[in-house]
Amino acid sequence: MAVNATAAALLGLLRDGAASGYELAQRATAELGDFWTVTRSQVYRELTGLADQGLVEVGQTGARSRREHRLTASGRVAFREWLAAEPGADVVRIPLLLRLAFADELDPARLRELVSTQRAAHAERLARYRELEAAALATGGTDRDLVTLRFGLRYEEAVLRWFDEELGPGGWVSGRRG
Amino acid sequence: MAVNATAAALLGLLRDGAASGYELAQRATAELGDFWTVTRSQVYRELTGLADQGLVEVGQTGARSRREHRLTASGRVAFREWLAAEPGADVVRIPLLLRLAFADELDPARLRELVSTQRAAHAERLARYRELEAAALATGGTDRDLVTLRFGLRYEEAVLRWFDEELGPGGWVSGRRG
DNA sequence: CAATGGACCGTCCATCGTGGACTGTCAAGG
DNA sequence: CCTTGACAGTCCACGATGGACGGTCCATTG
Repeated sequence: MAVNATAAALLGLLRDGAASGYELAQRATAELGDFWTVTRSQVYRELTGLADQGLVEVGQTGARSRREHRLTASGRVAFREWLAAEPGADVVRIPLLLRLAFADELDPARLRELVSTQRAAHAERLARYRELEAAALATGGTDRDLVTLRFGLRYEEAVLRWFDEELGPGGWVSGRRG
Repeated sequence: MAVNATAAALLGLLRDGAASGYELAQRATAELGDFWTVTRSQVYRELTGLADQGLVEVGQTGARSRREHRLTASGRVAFREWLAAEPGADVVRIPLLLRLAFADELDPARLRELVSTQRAAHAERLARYRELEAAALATGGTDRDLVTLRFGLRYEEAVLRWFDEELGPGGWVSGRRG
């Protein structure tokens, strides 16, 4: 019973208790959000497949068409199988870099604008992560709980450093050098 | 004439001269590869759309079914428009983090294995980037040419630091804590 | 009390992205 | 001459994204 990463993630989330598709989409956003996005459409499609394979059990339709999904025994097995499988490669797509690669044809003022907007977005994210880290530490979070968050922290720190070194004052975006 | 990022990238690549779809796919891999992947299927699909909109001109079919694509005047305009538009958000998908988020159900030995394999892959990438940087500097590359490469460098450096701080000896993957 | 806005729940669709299988053509070298 | 491999394009299945849409239930507030 091989499942793809997104389906496996749903199985993983279902360990915390049965849930509707809607609820699973929310859990996914809350718990995986920044390093593994899952859309609502995605959730329902995968859930259908998982049900077909008997990896989740679907309950009766309740109020507001709610259908509760429960992890089955074979679902748990499939989840563990996936967990031990080799993870795929990272996917990183940076629209700003694409523009920078072609920036020779872009008005310098507009370029500076784009850069500063993007930088601000990253700064905001970093601030958010720092708050989350502080909150987690305050409530006794372990390193184990913080690994993924720390990845985000390191990432945003690195990106900001890159902005300042390459695109900041003295960098080619603000003039002077070639 | 609004175009998506991938189509725009093709227009950008076509500034370097007319090309077949095959050739464009190669240019894309060589010049954008690591921060904006474009597959062959993608290239042909987008090229069809661009031709329909008159943004590229398709020449006669030559040897080996080769069809040369040329950037048109309106194609150039569309490219500039896209260039000045607001870039979308970064997409970052890290399969390893997904596993770490669920790692409580994974055999610790297997976990260490996964982590070390992934770390090695990143180390290799970093080494490659460093070589590219040295080569670029040696042949008189400007900061402008290096911006995107430097992004990759900062990224890989940060990721490796993260590996060593969070998952290395003393981190929860190798035992002791958490 | 009524109504109304907002959370909840699911469906559908268009478009984009990825990778592999497949067919065929031409050129170069053994 | 003939085989290998780069060149060139097609097709398909699947995964991912985001928006539009339809409906239901509940709490607040007018």
